[in-house]
Parts: sequence; C-alpha cells; structure tokens
Amino acid sequence: MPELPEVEVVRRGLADHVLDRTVAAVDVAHPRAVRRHVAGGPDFAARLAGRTITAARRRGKYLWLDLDGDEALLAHLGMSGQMLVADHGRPDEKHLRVRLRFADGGPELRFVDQRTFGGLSLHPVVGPDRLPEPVGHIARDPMDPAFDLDAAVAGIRRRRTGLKRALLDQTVVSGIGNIYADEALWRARLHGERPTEKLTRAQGRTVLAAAAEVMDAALDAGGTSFDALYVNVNGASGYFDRSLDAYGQADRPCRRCGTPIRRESFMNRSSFSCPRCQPRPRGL
DNA sequence: CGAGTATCCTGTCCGC
DNA sequence: TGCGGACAGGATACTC
Repeated sequence: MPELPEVEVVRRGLADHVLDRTVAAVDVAHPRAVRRHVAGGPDFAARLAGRTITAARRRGKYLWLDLDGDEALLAHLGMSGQMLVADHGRPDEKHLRVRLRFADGGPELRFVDQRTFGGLSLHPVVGPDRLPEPVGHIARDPMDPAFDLDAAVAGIRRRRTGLKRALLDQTVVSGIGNIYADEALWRARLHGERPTEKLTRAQGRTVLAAAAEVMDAALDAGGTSFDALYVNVNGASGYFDRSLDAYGQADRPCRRCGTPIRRESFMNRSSFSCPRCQPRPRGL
C-alpha cells in the first residue's frame, strides 16, 4: 500500500527513466484506470501521444509528469498501483492497465494495478505552483521544503474531530495514510480519538514531526531497494516488516513498555495503539 | 458547510 | 477441497 515514501521512490524512478522522452503510443487496457480522465480512454491516449515529459513531480500521494504545453499526466497509485519501466517483449503483467510506448524505442512505461483504486488522467496545470487541477485542494506534505508546520498544526486544531481523522485529511496535511498515522500517534504517545480542539500546539507539533520522521526512515529504506530498471512501489516492504511499532502489531508487546498493542475498529478499518503509552482520552 | 460514512475493487486468509 | 465472509484501505460521492 503505497504511502508518501513509496510514491517518492516511484517519482525518483520516473525522473531517472522517462524524463525528456516523447510518448509515441498509448494503450489503455482497462477503462477504469483512466476513469478520472472525463473525456475517456481514447481521448486520453490521443492527447498523450506526441507529448514530451519535462518533469516528475509529487504532492502527498499524488504523482504527475509535466508535459510540454501546460498539461500534466496525473497518477494516483491507490492501494496497489505500480509504475514499471519494462523492456519490449517482456510479458504483460496480469493487471497491466495502461502502457506508454516512447518515440525513442527505449523501454516502455507500464501502469499495473491489481485493485484499480489508482488511475491516470490528463489535466491542465494551474496556479502559481503549476498543480494539476485535482491536486489543487491537497495540502503540502511534511517532506515539502515549503511545508509550514505551525500552519498545519493550526489546521488540525481548527477541525472538530478526532486527531487521527485530522491526520488522514489530505486537505490539512497530505501524505499520511493509515499506517503512518498509527506510527506517528505511537511515537507522540497520543490516542487517535483525542479531540483536536483539546490538542495543544506542542502535541500537534510532536505528532507531525513524528510523521515526518517515520516517512524519512521509510524513504531511506525504500529508496535504496529498487532495481534501476524496475520502478517498484513495493520497494519499502522490508521497512514495514522490520520497523513498525504500532500498525499491524496487535497483541505484540509495545517496544517502549511491553504492554500488548491493541487493535480497534476505526472508519471500517483498523487502528493500532499502545493502551498504556496512548491512553484513551477521558470519556471516550 | 463541516463531519462522518458508504463505496469502489480483488486477492488473501481463515473457519467450517 | 471448496466456499463464504472478513479484511485490506485512499479518495470521493453522498447524507445529515
């Protein structure tokens, strides 16, 4: 499940392999993969052909390739999306959704996505930051050089909800998914259902700094593990196996205090936390 | 309008 | 062995 560090690994791989290359032809193998391109698959393929890729950019979990002209090829990997740089003739992956061939005859770019939560689309880039339109409402992520920590803390405290919900809201801070939210809360020793209006500024700064630390660590681990010719979003899985303190650790002892980690139901999914280090707020 | 929830999808795992 | 159900979860359309 790609979160920000995995998406950044993919962005770097794309920067290495598709920059300054011109798209020759596009195959859309599954229409759902381009459902966010409202004009449809044939329009997507026709408009992408002949375009040259000028940059590989990212905000939060959104990834896009700037094209010549003021447009971008936007990608979201969803739950299971992968960008693969593949030599011709290599057998198609079972869940190949979109293929880009290039005019230089070099390796092609494949979008592979088992569960089709992800997708590709073309959009104008707008505003001073030259963002694709669907990214306009996404907040800066903690790895963005222009990320404003105090503004993000203020954004969280302005919400009237639980802390974990606020962390997952991509319009407040982007790039934090279920795994990193649980890890950040564990590091900050805060329960996810703590009301945001009772969160102190110091607690807010602590939990966001923790999120940034977890992301940095995952990027260090994932950024070195992918093959130069195979841009693989699963590159960071080794990090998850070894380094998670809370997420997925139900009944295993907390690394700080030894208390078994608890699993709770949250928004039709799961939250993991230490009952002792992260006590439930009173009354909840 | 803000908060919370239902929904999309498919592969894996578990119990019977 | 095979089947049914739970589970994984980002983003958004939807309701209240």
